[in-house]
Formats: sequence, C-alpha cells, structure tokens
Amino acid sequence: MAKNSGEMLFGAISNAGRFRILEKLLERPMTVSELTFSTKSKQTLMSHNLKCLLDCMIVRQERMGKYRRYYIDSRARPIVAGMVKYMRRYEDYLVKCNRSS
Amino acid sequence: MAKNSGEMLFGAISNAGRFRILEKLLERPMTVSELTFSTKSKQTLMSHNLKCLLDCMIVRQERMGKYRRYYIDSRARPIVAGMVKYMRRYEDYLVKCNRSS
DNA sequence: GAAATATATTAAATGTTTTTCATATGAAAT
DNA sequence: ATTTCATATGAAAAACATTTAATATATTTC
Repeated sequence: MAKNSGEMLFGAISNAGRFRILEKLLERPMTVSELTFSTKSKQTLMSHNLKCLLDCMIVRQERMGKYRRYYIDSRARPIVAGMVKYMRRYEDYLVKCNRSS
Repeated sequence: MAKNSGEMLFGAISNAGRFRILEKLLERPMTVSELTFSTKSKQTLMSHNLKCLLDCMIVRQERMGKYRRYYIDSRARPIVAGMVKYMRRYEDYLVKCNRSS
C-alpha cells in the first residue's frame, strides 16, 4: 500500500529520534553536531533522520561554512507544533486511561 | 529506542489502512464487516488493525450479538479528528510546495 | 446440537524501516 | 597540498511491521 504525504508525515514523526529532533528544532535552528550531541544520537544516524525530515519537507537546511544548520520549514511549523502539542495531550490522556480502566 | 505513547499514536496513524479506518469511524461507529467491506480490506487484516488501534486506546469495542461494533474513544476523538485535519492541511501544503520549488 | 456467520488469534511469510559500518565530500586550518 | 573537521551517502545488518493462511471461538439460526 503506497504512502501518501500524510502517511509520510506521521511516519516521520512516529520515530522517537526524529520526534526529538523536531522538538529541538521547534526551539531554535541547530547544526547537525548540536543535534547529534543534544539528542545523544550518532552523526550518521542523525544525517539519515534529517534527510528523512528534509524529504517530507518538514525541515530545511542552510550551509554555514563547514556546518549545516537545520530549521523547521516555516509553512510546516504550525503543523509540526500542533502535532507535538497533540502528542503531549495524548500522552496525558493515555496515562489517565491506564489509571482508570 | 523504546516507543512511548505518542509514537504509538503516530505509528498507528501512519499506516494507510488504519488511517482509513479512523476516517470511517469518525463518521460513525461500524462493525468489523462494514469496515472490511467499505475499506476493501480482508477480515483478518482488519481485525489486526483494529487490535492495534484498540491497544493504543484510540478505539473501543462493543458487542452487538454476533457483531462487534467499533467506535472512536470519546477522549481520543478530538485528538484523532485534529490529526486527520492536520494531515489534510499538510497534504495541501505539500502539493503547493512541489509546484513552487 | 449441527451448521452458518462474524470475528479473533497465532504463526509464518513478506516487506519496510532503522541502525550501523565503511567511505566519500567539501570547507577550513595548518 | 595535506590534514582535520562536519556532514552525507550507500550498502549491509538488524529490528520491526504488515500481510497472509490456517484455525479457533462465540453467537445465531435451523
């Protein structure tokens, strides 16, 4: 079953590593090494994950000398921010569910 | 990397079959056979997908004689509805992106 | 109570994603 | 120009998800 763009979006976000990248980038643009360090990832995996986010146009890139700075695409930002917010609500909801049922 | 509940949510939704189930169930509760027929799925796959949605507490179940009716959990509903809406916005956004860049 | 219907379950087969490893590229510093 | 640093890429390995097939269970109907 072929993936449409919506599935790509959820697919991209449903990965813990990429979700954390997005949380970081919502705060501010960061270089690959900052992201790698601050999410305790490996550089090569970080690059793969960033490529995935680039491919579905959630993030963009700009070169800064030998660094590359990634940031959330301005048109994607409200969508991504919304997802992160929803996700947090959902977690609250699930925690409550598990207590009461 | 362990899956938290938010990832489970996005993971559940990032599958085309399950996404369609949710779209249907947002309209109204349905039995397994109605869902199977209306999404052109197979019964056994439908049951697997419904189980996945049950597990992350997006849907619930009630027995109706030999049928089983599935419906969106009332607490999950606003979240799911929001996701579906976001997803559609995102698709529009991607289509526009591909045209202009 | 035997057959039919609706659904669930388990395991195996298949497919996809994630992670790692090795290596490449391109900019900056020496 | 060589080395170093930041990042990317491609392919193989490992992990995970989806799909199918076979079979089980519960309910209804005869």
